[in-house]
Amino acid sequence: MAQVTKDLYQVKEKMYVATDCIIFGFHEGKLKLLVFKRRLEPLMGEWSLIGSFVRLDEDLEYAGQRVLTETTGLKNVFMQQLRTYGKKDRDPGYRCISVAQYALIRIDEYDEKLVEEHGANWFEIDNLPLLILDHNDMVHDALLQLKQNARYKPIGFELLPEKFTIPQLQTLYEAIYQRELDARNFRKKVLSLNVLEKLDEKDKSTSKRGAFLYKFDYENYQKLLKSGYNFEIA
Amino acid sequence: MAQVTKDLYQVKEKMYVATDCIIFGFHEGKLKLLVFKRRLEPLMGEWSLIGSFVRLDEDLEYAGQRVLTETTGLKNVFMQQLRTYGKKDRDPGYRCISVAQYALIRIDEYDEKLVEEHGANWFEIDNLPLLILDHNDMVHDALLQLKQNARYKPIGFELLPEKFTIPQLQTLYEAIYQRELDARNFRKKVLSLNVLEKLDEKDKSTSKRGAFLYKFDYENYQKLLKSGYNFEIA
DNA sequence: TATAATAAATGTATATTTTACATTCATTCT
DNA sequence: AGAATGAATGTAAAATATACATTTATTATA
Repeated sequence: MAQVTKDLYQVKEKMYVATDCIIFGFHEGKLKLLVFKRRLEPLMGEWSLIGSFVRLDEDLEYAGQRVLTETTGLKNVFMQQLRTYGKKDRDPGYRCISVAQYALIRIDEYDEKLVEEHGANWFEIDNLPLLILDHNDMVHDALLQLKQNARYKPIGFELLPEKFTIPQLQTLYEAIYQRELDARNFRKKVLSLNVLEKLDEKDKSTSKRGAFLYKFDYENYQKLLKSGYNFEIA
Repeated sequence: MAQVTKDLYQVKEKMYVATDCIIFGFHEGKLKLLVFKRRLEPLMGEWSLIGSFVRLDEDLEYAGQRVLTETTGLKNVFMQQLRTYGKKDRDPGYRCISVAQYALIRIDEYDEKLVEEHGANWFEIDNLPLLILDHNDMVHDALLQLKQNARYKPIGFELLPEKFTIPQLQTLYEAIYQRELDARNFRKKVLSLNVLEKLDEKDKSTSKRGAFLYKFDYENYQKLLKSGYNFEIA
């Protein structure tokens, strides 16, 4: 007991800085989150976001990318800072603030073995387990921000394979907004932005007729932005 | 020289956590920023945002409020986290991350003497001096976020006195968006939201006829949110 | 080889929202 | 009494968003 008190006293002498990653993926029409089973004490065995202390010799952003590469094998992943969580009692042992960053990954590209080794699991976004500390808050806030950002920035495409069909894109937006969209209006809108390049290929995995594949046209998107026009989907 | 090297080495052993405040005000039709002349080495005499290290025994949010109270005398100020700046070289002496928070204050309410004592000055937002470190970036990012947030949340009112006229509100939005708005359309839109309470008083400081004063109706705003309707100005 | 089955692709009319724009009003000052 | 000033107001046109049903390309199977 005296030991514990002393330890607590010691750690609260110092401010720790961590980063936690909210990793979103999209699979089979569902928005999913990559969650990890903790391998360390304290709270070993509990579900948690993946994170790390920020090292003295790395940028904050880099710390997020490092964590992501270590756990999924992916590099240069789309990642954006959410916000910093700094309640003084958010972590019972340490005085630790955490900079939450959310990542969007193409679920077909990650290294499955590596992820498995880290004791990770994909959960559907509306069926998450209880996570440690304030991690459920982080996910909640990240989802809110994803909804807001997806509307005005083409970040949805980060969750799809490079080539995708319009029905796929629609399903993704339906998953993000959590409401149904009209297929005709959606197609009209998204094509009117002129940022999709139609390919000469079809994806026949979901219908006999097959659906044309498209890819996102970054150049046209830049032009769109420069022209002052605003990107807005659904 | 050896001394300096040793000091640097020492400080880079440790991660510091600071918070910096981007303090906006609105006066005479202009959006302004409160900027401070640094009283401490290093960089003494340079213009800077006001900030502080985050203490071990205070919430991050509290640190921002504390800084604000210390420098302006204001309590319970509207304040919102912007983001955390964490490049490893952002501060040449320390390894220090800074959580930027922006504040909106009613420029008629702050404690002028206290502000003066702190060597502070109001600058027009499009005529800022060079600030230390990455503080100009912070201001730039804060302004962008203010623009975005003002559109969908009634935060503009935090910059006005409790009672204000519609032309005043319009001028504020024009300052934030940095473009002119049509008086008739603006009035129509803002009144249609049903979140302004018209008072039986006029402000005659800017015209012979006088303009009716209004105040923001938080209750109706809450109702508006609950009804799923979305607040959007201009 | 004709037919059934399936999801993809498409157009139009209506409602809603946004925009552009000019005059009258209430009050004060001379 | 009249001039001056910013506040207050309405309407028509344009642009955007919404609601909604049929045809098409292809595969599987009868």
